Amino acid sequence: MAMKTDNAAQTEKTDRRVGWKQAPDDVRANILDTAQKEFAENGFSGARVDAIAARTKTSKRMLYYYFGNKEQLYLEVLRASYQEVRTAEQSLNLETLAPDDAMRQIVRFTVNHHVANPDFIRLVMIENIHHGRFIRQLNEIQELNAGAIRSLEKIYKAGCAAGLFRKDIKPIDIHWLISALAFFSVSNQATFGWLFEKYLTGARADLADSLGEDIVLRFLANHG
Amino acid sequence: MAMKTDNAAQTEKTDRRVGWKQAPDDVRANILDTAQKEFAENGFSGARVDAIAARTKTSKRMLYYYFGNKEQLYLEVLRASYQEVRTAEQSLNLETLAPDDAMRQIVRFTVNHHVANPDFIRLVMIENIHHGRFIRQLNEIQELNAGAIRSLEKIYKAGCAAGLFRKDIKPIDIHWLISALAFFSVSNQATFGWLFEKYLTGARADLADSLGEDIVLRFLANHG
Amino acid sequence: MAMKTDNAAQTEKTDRRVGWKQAPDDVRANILDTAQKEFAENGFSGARVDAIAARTKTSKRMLYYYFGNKEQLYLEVLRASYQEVRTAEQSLNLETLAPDDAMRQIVRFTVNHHVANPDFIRLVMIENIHHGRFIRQLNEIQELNAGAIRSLEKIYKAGCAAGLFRKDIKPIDIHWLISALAFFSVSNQATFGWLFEKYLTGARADLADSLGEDIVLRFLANHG
Amino acid sequence: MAMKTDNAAQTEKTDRRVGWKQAPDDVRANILDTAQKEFAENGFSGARVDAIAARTKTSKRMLYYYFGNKEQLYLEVLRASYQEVRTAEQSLNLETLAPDDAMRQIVRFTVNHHVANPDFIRLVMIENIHHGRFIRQLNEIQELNAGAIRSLEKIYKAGCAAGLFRKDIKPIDIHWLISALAFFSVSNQATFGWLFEKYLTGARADLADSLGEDIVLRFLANHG
DNA sequence: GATGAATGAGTGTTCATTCAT
DNA sequence: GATGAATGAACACTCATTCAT
Repeated sequence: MAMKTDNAAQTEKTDRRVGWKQAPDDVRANILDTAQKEFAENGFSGARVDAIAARTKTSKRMLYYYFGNKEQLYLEVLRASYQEVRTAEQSLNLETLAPDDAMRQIVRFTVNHHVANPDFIRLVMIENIHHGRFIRQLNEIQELNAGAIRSLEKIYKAGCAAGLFRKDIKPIDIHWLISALAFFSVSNQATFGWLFEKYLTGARADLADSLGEDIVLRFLANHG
Repeated sequence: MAMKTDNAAQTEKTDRRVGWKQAPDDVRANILDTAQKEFAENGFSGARVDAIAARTKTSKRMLYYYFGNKEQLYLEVLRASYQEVRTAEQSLNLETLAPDDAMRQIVRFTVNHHVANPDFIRLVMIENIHHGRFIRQLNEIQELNAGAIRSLEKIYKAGCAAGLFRKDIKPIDIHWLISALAFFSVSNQATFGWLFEKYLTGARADLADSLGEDIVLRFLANHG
Repeated sequence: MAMKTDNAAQTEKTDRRVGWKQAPDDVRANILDTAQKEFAENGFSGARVDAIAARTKTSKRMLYYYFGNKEQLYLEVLRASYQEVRTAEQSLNLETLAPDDAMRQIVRFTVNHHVANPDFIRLVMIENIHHGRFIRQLNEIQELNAGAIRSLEKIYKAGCAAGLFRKDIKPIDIHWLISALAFFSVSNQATFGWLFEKYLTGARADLADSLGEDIVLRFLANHG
Repeated sequence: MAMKTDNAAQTEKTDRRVGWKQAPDDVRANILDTAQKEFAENGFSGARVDAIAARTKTSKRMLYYYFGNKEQLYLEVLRASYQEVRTAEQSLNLETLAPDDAMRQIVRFTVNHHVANPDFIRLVMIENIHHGRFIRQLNEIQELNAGAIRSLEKIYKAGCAAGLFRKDIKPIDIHWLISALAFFSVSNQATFGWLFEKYLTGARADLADSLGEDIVLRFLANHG
């Protein structure tokens, strides 16, 4: 709890954007929340500033007062969305688990998280459609993600030491695989689900869940 | 093979738009080509009809004459893009290969194709952002994709019979995995590449290439 | 029959417009018929040349070939519509009737005709909205209508001579009254019918029918 | 009377557009006024939003800001036009007059009003060309018009009681007759005036004025 | 801080008309 | 005579953004 408060305080500090007024927390959170939905649903160009303002507790004028313009608002939404994922990731307590169980746990968490946060997935898709033009302006995000790799590396090395995992893999590739599986299961649900609906039973995500663990563990397994 | 070629040719002829004037082949192809770039680059709402028209041999007016409106044009672009992938896929001659080599070949082809056709990947992302609202209007695409599954199933069964593959897997899941890996390596290159640039050497896609084969084969492998 | 043929032949002769090709009778009639519906339904600016052409047996090009442009086509439609009314009017054989019966007959005919030809009424409304700008170009229409007044005058004078009608009325005013009643009952049906629907039983036109005769005869009646 | 004034005032306040921003009174009146002219002159499809905006104190953008779209603007014009007529009608003080004089007064007022407000007549014609599609959306107009009938009925009954009027007439028919005469004299002036110009002396409306009273009174007269 | 009013540059779409064959 | 293809000028409508108060 104390830690959480600290994080929040820290966030608040680093969060002050240059040139624009800092909104009171609740107003700001309300705007960001509404904007996230609009941007995630319609993309950057498809999103309407009016639509965001209309669903907000405050007025359109305030939106500009606090965030400057549409692009800055989008940037803040993106930043907040990434921060939320990594923060959640860090709350996982994997250190007491066996390496293979820890790995399974990470896969399960990632899939579950993505499934539970389709708006985040959509924002990442949107970013990629924009060639990452916006995310490149958010330096702290890079550092944030480095933590995920370090954490994974620790588990991987423990698994290698225990003879559970093969030794020729780079941690980034494990992360890449987990990301691909978890991401794709949400990002492409609409097209994949429809194109192959007669082959699919139940929601695609559920399937990908256990499937994902299986795929990752077999990829890592050391067949001495 | 001869039959397949015939089918393809026939499809090309009968597959034309209903309700709108038939454009001469070169004008039509020119418009579709230009439109694909614009839609892939900017999404449906971000794409500008004016921009498409400007880069075309004909005028904006003609664009409406042949395609009716922005949405119909987008639909044709989507249809053509999907058709191109599956048509290319069918040109693979896998029947003379050993099941595991055939499988590797499919992975390699899929990754290469996606890497070579980022606009297609972008269009699929865009479709997913629109919850597949447009693709649902293209029924023939569904059937087109069923062929990919049947082809994969044949190889998988041969691999099982040869004792190479484990027997508890559904062909759709193999397809799902290959799609996820190939797709993600292109779709998320901008964000993943930037977030983890210090961990990555060379283009992400190259890595994913051999990595993809490895992941798929280990997933399928039968460890007696 | 012979007379009708004669009329048709005459029509054909006077009908040749300046500067534009004469269409074969059936094609011309087909175009005019279709155009009348479109113009009557949508007005001059609301009518679509494409819509007319689409519902015609021939193509849009032919429409321009025969009629020159939208305005000329409208003019021909207007001319044909007026001609049809007056032609029908002339087929009435009133000379054997008593003056008051003849007058009733005229009212009845006019109302019935207008009710049966709402498209004509609509075209006249449209003309009035255009301040009669088009009809002013059709000189022969003026002469056509003079006949109606002369015919009415004959009956009126006979009625006066017979002591049935008061003597201080101008024939044009009788014509005006009959026109007003018959016209209004059709032209304003939509608004009047809706504004006073709870006061009206049955179709307005039926009511106006007998009502019309009553109004006109009382207006003319000579109360010794 | 006091109550009526109150109602009118209240109506004015509560009668405003739903769903669209409330325009300051002068801007709103200015737009409606300009729009009325354009719509009356050119019909719904013929009217140009640009033309309206150009003649307004504000911009085209504001027109959309306040009225939403062309159709809504047209509806407001229609509503305002009808309201104006009936409001004027209610200002007539007929209760002190003899029934036949009151009736003459109504005819005279109606004709004069229509002659003085040709734009209103044109809007009603336009409505009828549209089959009353727009007016059907203005429910309060129906109630507004019921008042006219009730007022007429009172006078008619008084006339019957006084032995001046015949007793077999429905008030709606009197209203219909007056409307037909007054309306037609304005609505069809262009066509009627031109077709019969050599029979007409002076403006048609002047003629119809006294003529109208004569027609109505003779229709009502009780020839004991 | 907060609100309604205002704006210019665009955005998809349509229309009557004409041209090449 | 007849057809499909082509066109430019409009047309209704929208959007992110700013101003006056």
